[in-house]
Amino acid sequence: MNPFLRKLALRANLDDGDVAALGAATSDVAQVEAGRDLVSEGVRPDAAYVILDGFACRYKLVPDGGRSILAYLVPGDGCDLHASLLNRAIHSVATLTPCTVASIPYRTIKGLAALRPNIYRALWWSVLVDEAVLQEWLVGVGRRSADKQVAHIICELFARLNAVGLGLEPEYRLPLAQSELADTAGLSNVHLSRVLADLRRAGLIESGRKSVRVPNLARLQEFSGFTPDYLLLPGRDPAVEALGALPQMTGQVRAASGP
Amino acid sequence: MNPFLRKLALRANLDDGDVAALGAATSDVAQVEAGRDLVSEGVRPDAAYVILDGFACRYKLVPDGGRSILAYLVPGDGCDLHASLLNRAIHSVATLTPCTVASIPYRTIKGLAALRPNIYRALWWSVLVDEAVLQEWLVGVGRRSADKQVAHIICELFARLNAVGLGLEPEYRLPLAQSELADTAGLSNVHLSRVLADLRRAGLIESGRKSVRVPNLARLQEFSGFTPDYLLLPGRDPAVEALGALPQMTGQVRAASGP
DNA sequence: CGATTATTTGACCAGCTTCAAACAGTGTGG
DNA sequence: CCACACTGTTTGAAGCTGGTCAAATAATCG
Repeated sequence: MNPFLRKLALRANLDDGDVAALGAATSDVAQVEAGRDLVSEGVRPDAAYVILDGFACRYKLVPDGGRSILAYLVPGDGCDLHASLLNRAIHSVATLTPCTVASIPYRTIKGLAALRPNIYRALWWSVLVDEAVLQEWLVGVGRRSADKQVAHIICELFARLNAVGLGLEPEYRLPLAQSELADTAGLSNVHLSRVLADLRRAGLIESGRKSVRVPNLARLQEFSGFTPDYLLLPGRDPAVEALGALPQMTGQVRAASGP
Repeated sequence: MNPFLRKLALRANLDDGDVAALGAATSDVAQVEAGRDLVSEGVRPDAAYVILDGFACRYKLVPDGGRSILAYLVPGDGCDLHASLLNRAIHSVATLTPCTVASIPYRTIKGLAALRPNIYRALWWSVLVDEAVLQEWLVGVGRRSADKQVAHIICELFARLNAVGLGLEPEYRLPLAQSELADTAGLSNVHLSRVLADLRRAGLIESGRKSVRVPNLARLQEFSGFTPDYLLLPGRDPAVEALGALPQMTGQVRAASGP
């Protein structure tokens, strides 16, 4: 069971047919080296991608040459499965580490969406989560101090990794470079280095070249004020309705896909 | 034809039945005074709302008492039509001016979505636009100077108003207070006042109490580097696929609603 | 008119950026 | 295996941007 399946299973009950269909859809797998664009802003991608292993990010370049990271993609995350509507990517996606990537032709997504209401629901759910994460980042950049914001981002990544059963063992490490965190938090590399030094001094993290380790996640969460509510994770999260009540906007699709 | 219809018509071809159904759905109209919450974070709303006249915003309160504005809602915009999945609002929505608001019970939305594929598609499209706008704001807060960022936000609002045929006549005025722009841009009220003074001195805007006027939109766009690409407006925007190609993820829904 | 809300202005300071240089790992070719 | 280049991180110094505090001004409302 790959991380993509595990992620979708958080949002909807997948039956054997769903699992088989998703397994087939993600069977076209490739290794991609670190630092490669999977999708380039302005270009029409020919397929959607799902990260099965490694880290990637969505980003935009700004006129002065800077980069703004809009989201991290961890194993299980897809890039723009829903954006098949668009003619042209409105942001780029790049690998941050070597990645195992499955590519899924748009027509396969279309087929899954039409025939597999559970999958369909889970995909749209993940769009809502993406939006909630963006909102939280916007709050962070605007209103949190640099150290708390960086800590918050790190906590969020661990919460998301945890949700797909990754990232916690053996040593709570993220393979992120400082320049990546800087482009996420809207800080300069130099200042981000100082912020990490402060967090290190406070014993909240350990960091090295392209690596951030969290010896005590609970302490970092407390420091940053992180709560996982907005990630809409099931079970632990009171915002999420019981799964049985989900089909609201898709009732007719379910009926249509019946025998 | 109300602004909600006009907005949805940007995304999909609405037939007579669609228009009639939307008209009926938005017939429960109320006047709401300025500064009232339509939706409160943490509370389950009992209906979705559509702004027919006036300005509103989505916001979150942060622990230190500050407010972070996450989106502006202009006539035609709905608040969280898609969020009927959630048990509990993850942000609040408040009116900024007196508003005319239609409330739509969730089951009506469900019905429209199931029976009216054109409407369904248009609603999801607007979710993608919301996400694109959030991304652009995140870039702005992180990487744009205060004056350009504020100018960019103003340009965006005019572009969105323009798309539903509003806001340009008679005098290119927005009813925004400085504290609202400050909470959007992540700036203090004091500094925002100085930023507006700079823009005023440069002849790019005129501003008064709860009012920002733009005498020459093209100049402000040039100053801020604004391009409307990310708003995914049809026609003028090469990112948007021909409407006929839209049904991708909803093909089965269309079939289900047929005769 | 007085009370309230919105905006402006000034003074001072903190946080962050920029520039510049040093430093430390990592990989590469001789 | 070492020398060299390269990338990523650290550190210092100087300066700008924007925050905070405080008070003045202006518009709106009752």
